[in-house]
Amino acid sequence: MDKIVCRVLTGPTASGKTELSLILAERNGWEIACMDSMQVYRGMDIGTAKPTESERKRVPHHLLDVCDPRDNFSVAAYREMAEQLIREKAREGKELLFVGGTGLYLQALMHPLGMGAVPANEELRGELNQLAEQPGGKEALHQRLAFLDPETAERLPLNDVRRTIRAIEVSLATGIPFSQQPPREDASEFEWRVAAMDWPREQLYERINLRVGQMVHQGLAEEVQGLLRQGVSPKAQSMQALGYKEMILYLEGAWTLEKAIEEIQKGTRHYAKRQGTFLRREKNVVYLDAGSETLIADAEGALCGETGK
RNA sequence: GACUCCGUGGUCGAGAGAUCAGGCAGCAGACUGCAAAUCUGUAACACGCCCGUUCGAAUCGGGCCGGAGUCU
Repeated sequence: MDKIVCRVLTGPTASGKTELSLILAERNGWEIACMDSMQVYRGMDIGTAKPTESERKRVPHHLLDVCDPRDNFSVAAYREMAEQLIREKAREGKELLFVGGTGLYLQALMHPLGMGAVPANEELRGELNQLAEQPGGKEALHQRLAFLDPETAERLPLNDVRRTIRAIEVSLATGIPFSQQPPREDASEFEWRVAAMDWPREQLYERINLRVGQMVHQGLAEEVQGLLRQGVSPKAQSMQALGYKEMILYLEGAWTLEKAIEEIQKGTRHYAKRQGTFLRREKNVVYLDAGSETLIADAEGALCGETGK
């Protein structure tokens, strides 16, 4: 049986993915699936540059607004929902285009996580996080990992509390050191074709700066305030998103609007840089010159072209 | 006009005779169920200009330029 083909359009923030995705989907009769860790939250529209109502009318979109901003979403949940969607659409005879810049989500789709079997243990995390807060706590935490898995302990910096905790969590749950866990699988039961938007760094940074300004004009502050009024905690995972955490500081009076804008721009630039670094690990990605006249044709070539089966 | 203070790499900012604090930006990287998150590494080889003191000055002295302030 032939593998189901899954197409992906990725690239850094503000690279023009949404616009291109709509054109591609319309021309080829595809439906769009969001591959963005923040567009999944309801009510976070302006700050995540979520496709608008009218854009969603042009092409059916999936996996948007699937989580309440008061709850925490996760890669694991994403992968499950995405796989279910892929199968469902395949049955209907529809083809999907995944669009988004969250590299980890792409990785989770293409290489089902080797240790997907170990779910988050919130109590343990809370406990260990508390430990890390105390004076000398990081050292203690690190030692705890060194006891369970010296190899990983040596690899992780003392300050990388998050990964240290995860390594402890997995080692404890499976009884096997984190470093001995099965490696990520390369195989996926689907066939993936990935294209990535590519801009010269300077141009991308300009686009980012511009877009952040636009978001603020469109009412980002009001959007954030509305979410807080609905009872979304400023500490919520959703509120750690770029544009949101900074606006919260502005609304609290800690920052001027100007300062908030600058910080969002800076953070977004950093983020774009990290996206590039992360994507580079993925082989078989076709990079598209985003400023090219022939962008649409290039993208179709990358996504539709014959690929060996 | 007199007096005081200040002038450090893209930027903010320590240093007060001989070895370039640090922050930010920039650049590079990591990443296995929080990822728009989290973490790590790093260049420049700079001290307003001129003259001097000194084995040796960004650091001391003099002059000049520029900025801030006090005074008649």
